[in-house]
Formats: sequence, C-alpha cells, structure tokens
Amino acid sequence: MIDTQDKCHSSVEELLAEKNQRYTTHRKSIVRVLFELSKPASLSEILAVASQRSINLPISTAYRNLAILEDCGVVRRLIASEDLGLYELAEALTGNHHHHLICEQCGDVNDLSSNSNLERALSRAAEMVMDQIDFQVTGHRIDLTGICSNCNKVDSA
Amino acid sequence: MIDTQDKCHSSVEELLAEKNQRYTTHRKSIVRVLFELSKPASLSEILAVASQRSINLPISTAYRNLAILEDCGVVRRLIASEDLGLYELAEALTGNHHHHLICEQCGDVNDLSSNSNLERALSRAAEMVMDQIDFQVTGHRIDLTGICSNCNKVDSA
DNA sequence: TTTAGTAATGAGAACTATTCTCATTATATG
DNA sequence: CATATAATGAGAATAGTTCTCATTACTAAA
Repeated sequence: MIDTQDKCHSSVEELLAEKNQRYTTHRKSIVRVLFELSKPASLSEILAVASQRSINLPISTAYRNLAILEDCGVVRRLIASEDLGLYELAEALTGNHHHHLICEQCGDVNDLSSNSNLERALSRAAEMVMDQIDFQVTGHRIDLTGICSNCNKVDSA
Repeated sequence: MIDTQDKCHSSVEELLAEKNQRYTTHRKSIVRVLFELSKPASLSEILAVASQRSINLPISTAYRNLAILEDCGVVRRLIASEDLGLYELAEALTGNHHHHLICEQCGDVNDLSSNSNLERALSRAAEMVMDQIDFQVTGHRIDLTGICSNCNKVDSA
C-alpha cells in the first residue's frame, strides 16, 4: 500500500519507463492531483485543482496524458457517471482495493474500502460463474448506489 | 418474474399509465426488442433489430422514448460501457435481479443472474457501510469483468 | 556542445452520442 | 366534430472526448 506521494511518484516513473514514456511535469501534476484528492475526479475537477495551483493544463494535453497514464497502469478510468469520465489512481499502483459509493442524486463518487468478507463472497461468486459459463472473470466492480450525506441534508432542509 | 411478453406489455402499460403516458407503437417496439434480446443493448442495436423488422424508429424518437420509459421504471439505462448508453428492461418490471458480465475487450455486456449467497453477502456489506459512514445505500451494482467467449476464441486463433 | 531524431505540447478542428427545437401529425376527450 | 394535448421526426445544438498538426522540449549520439 503506497502511503506517501514520493513513493507514488517513483512507482509511476517505473511504470511509465516500462513503456518508454517520460514522466513529464504535466503528468506529475495529474498524478499529484489524483493522489491528493484520493477520490475519483472528472477532467474538469482535475483542471480546477491544477488551476488553483497556477498550473495551466490544456484540455487536450490532460486527456492525452490521462489516456497514456491509463495505458501504463497508473490511472483507471471509471465507468460510474452518466456522462463524465472519472479518473483515479489504479489499484495496482496504490494497492488499495476499494469500491465506490455513487450518489444517484448529484452523481458524486467516493471510495469505499473493501473488506475481506465481501471479497471472499465475490471470489466465490466469480468461481461459480466461471464454472457455469464461458466467461473468463478477471476482475469485478461493485458500486453501492444511494444518497450521499450532502444530498440528504439538502433534501431534508 | 415476468416470463411472457404479453405480461410484460401489460405491466408496461400500467407503469406508463401511472404517469399519463401512452403506450404507443414505437414504445411497444422498443420494449419488444429489449424483451427479446434479454441483454443490455445500445441504441444502435435496438434500431438495427427494429430495422430488420421494417420498423422505422427515428433516432430522436428512440432516445426520447427510452428516457420516458426509464422515467416510468420500465427501462434501465446502464453505466457499463465506455462511450455508449446501454438499455435493458428494469428489474422492477421483469423481477429478474441480475448483474453483468462485461467483456473488457469488445465491451459486450451480458446478464448474470444473481444468487442468494452473493446477495446475502452484499446486503451485509451494505449494512456495514451504512453503519460506518454517512451514506444511505439504496442499491448496488456488481459487474464481473473479463474476457467473453468470443474474444477468447479470437485471441487463441 | 551541436545535431538529429523523437516525444510531448497546445490550440483548435473534428467526432459522436445524446438532447433539444419546433413544425407536423396522431390521439383522446368534451 | 372540435379542441386540447401528446407524440413524432428531421435536423440543429450541445458536450465530452479525440484527433491533427505545427511548435517546442528532450534525449542521445557524434
């Protein structure tokens, strides 16, 4: 489990090097933002945080780099929101296996660290599936959907 | 559990009526296609099947009706594909609680009927989550990701 | 340190799924 | 039958994302 940003950056550097990619300033900025947010973020959120730090990150560069980082196993692009790509650091990088809490009202997505009971149940389920059908399971996604604390407050107000 | 298309159509009619919506020919065609495919389908797949039956379903009408059907609880729009909306009949309509097998290679999505072990584990997990954090869980999504039989064949060929 | 050669950048065009607009057509109701 | 409302369909508009291409920044060899 990667716990400091320094360790994170050096791991990223290795992953990029494996694919002959440079760890440029822009790429480092993106990883830094994702590390510090520690929740899935949309492109505009990433740009906003960068902008707060006077980092000018052009849209096309940001998308291109996110795609490259994804290809190198640094970033994962989630499929969780209706019409927005959300990005987070890959589990293979952080070592933090987790799932997501998705608010059905505002679309906000937050991490939910997994627990061993749930994971055991899922592995069993995956095995059952593999036995029964012709599909090679390599991973799973679990999202819990509902109403986040913010939206709950707004509703009752 | 709805097992015949006739039952399905009458349930849909009721659901629409609750919201003062008519069960028009187009809407019936969409429901029919989704019922018969019995797997999540993109708009273009839906249109293709309709077209095979000489049903001319304009894009704008199809989207509009899918949105209305979703609003009435007839259809569910999945978030499972990178850049395509996928539609299926809602579980509340069919009574068939299931999850999805998503092929990471071709993006194809298929149904996976759930089983009680898995569901029990998930409800427990949901309860644990609710206790620990401020998030009101109302549902869950589980996708198993991997390689579908088709892509497996192609790879080994 | 120069010099290629290659990689990354940035601005804006292009693309694509989806939604919107609005005039026309169909349907239901008094 | 008349009128109000709903649904339709063609195409414009929108928005997230990707592509293009000229420019700039690195890197490595001479």
